[in-house]
Amino acid sequence: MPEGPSIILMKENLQKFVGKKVLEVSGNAKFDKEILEKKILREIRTFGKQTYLIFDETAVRIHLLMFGTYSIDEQTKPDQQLRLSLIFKDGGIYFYTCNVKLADSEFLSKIDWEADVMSNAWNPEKAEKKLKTNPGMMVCDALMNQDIFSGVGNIIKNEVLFRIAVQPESLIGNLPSKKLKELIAEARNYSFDFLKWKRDFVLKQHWLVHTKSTCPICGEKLVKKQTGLGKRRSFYCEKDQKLYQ
DNA sequence: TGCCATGTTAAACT
DNA sequence: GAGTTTAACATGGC
Repeated sequence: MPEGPSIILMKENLQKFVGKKVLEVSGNAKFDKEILEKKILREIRTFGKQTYLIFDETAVRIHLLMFGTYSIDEQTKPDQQLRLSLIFKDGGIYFYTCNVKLADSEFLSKIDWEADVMSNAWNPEKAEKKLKTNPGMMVCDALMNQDIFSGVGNIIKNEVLFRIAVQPESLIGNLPSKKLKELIAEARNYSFDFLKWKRDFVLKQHWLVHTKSTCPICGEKLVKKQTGLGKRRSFYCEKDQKLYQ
């Protein structure tokens, strides 16, 4: 579920509750849930993999982490797994196994919305500046860095690096300027392809390297390796993706 | 059955 | 204290 584009889809699905009053709150989330009762859901905002349900004096921050899910109008999992539910007059929202907490307006004001690859506010020049201050960072870590490419996850990382023919362990500082710009452009481009394919339930069939075993260009066996500080799996072709080291 | 994974944070180390 | 590593969370698919 939870890379940036999937969160955009979640926001779309929850949109029908905006402007509606919360009648009932439950779930095992550890905060005072009563304060949400009778409040009107004013807006839903996303930042990368995070979702904010904005109310008048407070906001709820939802992060699905690795396994989080949600359902609309019907509770589809047992109470034990229900982290938070908001019941409205005509239905409700149910979040399961995710991270939920309250966020105040000060917290929201500190978010760098221009770092969100899915946002209209996305600022590629700013991303370039951030990258240039980290020349020793591996490209695989850079793409996964939520302060630079908020919303990018491991799948997007692998597919972007294949598209721009760069080996995941390449160092940011060693990429030619043109490649660095491609990296930034494709992080956003691929995220929107991801969104389109996910919407049509055809995402997986468009994966070129992620979880794959052979290179779609040359047919050689792909390398599967834990890379970078995050030690997340990378799938790449040694022939078709250049290592800038 | 056991392992692993679209993620992040906090604790426990050095 | 800084920097690094490990553990924890928790579920579904293979």
